[in-house]
Amino acid sequence: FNSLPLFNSLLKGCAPSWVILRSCMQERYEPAGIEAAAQREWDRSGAFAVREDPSRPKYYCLCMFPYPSGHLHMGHVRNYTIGDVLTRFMRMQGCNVLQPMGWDAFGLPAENAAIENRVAPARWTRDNIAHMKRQLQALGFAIDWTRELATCDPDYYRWNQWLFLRMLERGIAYKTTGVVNWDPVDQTVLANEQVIDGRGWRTGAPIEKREIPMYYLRITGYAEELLAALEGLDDWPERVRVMQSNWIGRSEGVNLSFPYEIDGRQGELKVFTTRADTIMGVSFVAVAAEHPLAELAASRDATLRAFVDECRRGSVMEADLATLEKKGVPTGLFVRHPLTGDEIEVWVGNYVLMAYGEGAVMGVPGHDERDFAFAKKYGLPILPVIEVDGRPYSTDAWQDGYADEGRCINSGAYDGLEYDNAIDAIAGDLEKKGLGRKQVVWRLRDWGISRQRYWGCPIPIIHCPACGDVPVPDEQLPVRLPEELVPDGSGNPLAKSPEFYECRCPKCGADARRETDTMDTFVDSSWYFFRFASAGNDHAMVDERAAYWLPVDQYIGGIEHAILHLLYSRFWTRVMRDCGLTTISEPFRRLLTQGMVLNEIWLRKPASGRIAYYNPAEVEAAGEGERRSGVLKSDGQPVEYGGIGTMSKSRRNGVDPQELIDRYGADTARLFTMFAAPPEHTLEWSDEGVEGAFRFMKRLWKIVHAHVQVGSAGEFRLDALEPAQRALRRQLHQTLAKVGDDIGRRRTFNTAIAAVMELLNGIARFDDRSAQGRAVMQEALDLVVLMLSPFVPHAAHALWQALGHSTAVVDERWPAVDPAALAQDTVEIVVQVNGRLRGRVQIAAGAGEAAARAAALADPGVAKFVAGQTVRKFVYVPGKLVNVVV
RNA sequence: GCCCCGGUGGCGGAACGGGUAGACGCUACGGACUUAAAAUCCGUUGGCCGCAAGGCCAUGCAGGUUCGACUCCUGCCCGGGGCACCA
Repeated sequence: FNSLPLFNSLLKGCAPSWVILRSCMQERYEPAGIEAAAQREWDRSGAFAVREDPSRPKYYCLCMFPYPSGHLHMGHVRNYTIGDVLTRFMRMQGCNVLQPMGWDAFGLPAENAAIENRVAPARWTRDNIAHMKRQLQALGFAIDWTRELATCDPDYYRWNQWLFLRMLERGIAYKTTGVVNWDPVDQTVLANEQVIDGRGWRTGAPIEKREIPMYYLRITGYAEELLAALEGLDDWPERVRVMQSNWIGRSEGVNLSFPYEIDGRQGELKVFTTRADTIMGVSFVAVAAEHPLAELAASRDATLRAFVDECRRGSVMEADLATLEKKGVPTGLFVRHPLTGDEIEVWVGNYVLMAYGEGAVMGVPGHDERDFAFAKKYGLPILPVIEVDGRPYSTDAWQDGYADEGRCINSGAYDGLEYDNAIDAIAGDLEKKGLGRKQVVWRLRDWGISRQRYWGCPIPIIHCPACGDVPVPDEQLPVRLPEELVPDGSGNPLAKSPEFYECRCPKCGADARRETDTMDTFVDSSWYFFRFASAGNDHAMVDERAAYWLPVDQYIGGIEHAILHLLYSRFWTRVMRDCGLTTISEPFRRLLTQGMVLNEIWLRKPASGRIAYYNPAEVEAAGEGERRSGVLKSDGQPVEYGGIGTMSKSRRNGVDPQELIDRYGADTARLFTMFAAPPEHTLEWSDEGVEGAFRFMKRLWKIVHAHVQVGSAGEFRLDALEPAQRALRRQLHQTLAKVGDDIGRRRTFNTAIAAVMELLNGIARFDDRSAQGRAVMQEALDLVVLMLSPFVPHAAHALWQALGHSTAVVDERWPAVDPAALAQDTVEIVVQVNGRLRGRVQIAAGAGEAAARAAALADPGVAKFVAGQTVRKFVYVPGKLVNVVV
């Protein structure tokens, strides 16, 4: 060993053994020291701070930024490790890679924490950010922290306000009324999450619906484009495109009117239908409880009044409405069929949505399952008007196929017409009468962004008694959110804070009231990826740096964001485009939707008040499936099993990655997370298996240590390799090709790691101390360290140096596959008889069918099954398999 | 309820364009080393039949297409995500 460090350490009073360990590669794998040293090195060299550089291909790798809940959970670790592996891999491919990080810092949990702990949301949020940032740094992610942002910073949210004002100018933002959940006890608006079984989560009071003024963004104006552009998103998962497409929900149909005369006043009841071909089968129309006709009828009928009021209670959630028992009450009002003039009764139906279409539907019991059930329940006529392939129809019970397209019957002039022709004819006749025409409608609704909450971005509007709603002038932006308020659960603190809402009208100077609603937090997350590329600009929302980095080349985040966040971001980007802020339309070129990390849910439901959740680590559990049960460790009392669900703060079923890092180090945590499942799969958490990843790290360390102990290795001579040496090199380069493909194309990190594990098993068996053998070994270990460096960068950093390299592994290029190493003389092919595996034979690489056939039939295991039978067919898949059909 | 996805050994998963089902890892069991334990190393590990050679069954369930199906088609069951104010 080196005697100088020994001397120095003796001077400082350290034990000599310490010196021996430090003066060469440590024998033991001790991640804590290794990881701290690598991170110090990256910090010192500023390895991950990047600048625009037109000379290199750029690569913008982005993970969905976290909500600063307080602690990292395994979903974060999974998400950011995927991003980091790709960041480091693309860097090794020679790209200029940007991987930024920020905080989705506004939102409800901060207000809940404030209510619980009497601490201001700003303080709580910033403390959480500081803590989570340390946790992220401990995981060694290659993040450019110089671009960090938090959406609660006025420097950020002022641009929400600025663009909102541009949208107002362009008519994209507008004001109208919207329905919210109202807690009558707390006198406050509740989020859907805060409504449990129709009651307020804190008060237990039955929730009412309330209509209040709100600001909306006209996303429907972009519906056509948002739908059409899905076609071009080739590198998005198919399922996400399908979900978005269904969400936007274009349907072509007919808008038609049922004329009426009520109390001597003429009117038209409008409905939309995609099945105008069934119009002769209409036996009732149903309207939503909020529909003007329902209101009119309720004003003179107590039963109806009670029913309409009942419909107006309960939650506003579509899932609740859709699972409701379908109920209806007749209004006693009649409208006229637009073609026949027959009288048709108007019903109020609790299943009709005011927000979709016209808030009214025509009831065709013969060909709509829901209408059928409704007609059966209330004794309304069921008229079959479509015949499919001559199939019989019975009104006794609904049958599959009744809703299929077919040929009109019992439809007068339309009899015999097929679906398309029938609709054309009917729409034509309706148009002649001025009672309808073909129309495209969208399921997509405009985006309501007003929230009656404190911890969000203020909407920059001033309400003046004289001038009305006046936009805050640009030079007065940002409208700053006061940061010291502490909500108490009743109403919005901003609305109780005169310091905030008292102001002067920018137009006339009179006393006025500032808008106290804040924006939906989805606004904040709809454009943050632009801001990372324009960090620090005080004068503009985005600048020319964004033009260099955008669009995001790879976006990674949870599948739970497949619709809302991704759709809002696509919309917002187009608005920015139309305002001249960018030239791109699609913000995310390639999307990876990471599966959720699930864990068990344990809870107690008290007789009243909110449900209490318990972390699985606090529960002693037993049994499987239906019989799963548990008791709380702290009090020994039973807790209810709530099944498997996403790890979430509200359900308290997260796993703390810190424990993992403290015990095994960041590299093991990263390696295990990537190895446990393919990134798109949901992952049911289990502590088992982490140990295996750690074992692999120790094994790798030990093998490199044993190799470098012997001294440096030379170069091998390709033409003088022994068969075992050639075999190892073949496996090495096959693995290299596979790992590059698995990471770069397939994004299957689990199989990449499995391949390296298999290779390391081969390396461990390779016991060759010759100069040639050691040279092959050196190549193998060099490549293994390079291949693993995106996954376990800290250990790779140390091992690369131990293998004798003076460069930092983080600056190395991804190695090239040596084609010479892959060459093979013979290949093994599988022989099937009648599709069943009966043997394997070696044949020359590139052999023809005749040679394969001869070899296959000569195999004794095969011959046994062919003997005495006629070969009817022979299938040959070159290089892979033959199938003898007898 | 509607839209989307998934279901393979005791467990996580592999099989990439229809071509060897179970790679890799975990668990369990057996063995080596040790006074002992831990760690490490070696071996076995889908089910059934068989002394063995080997054979049969098997990818949620029921069918279908094909020389050949985890993979494609039809119907069903179960689990997960989303449903517009959790993020």
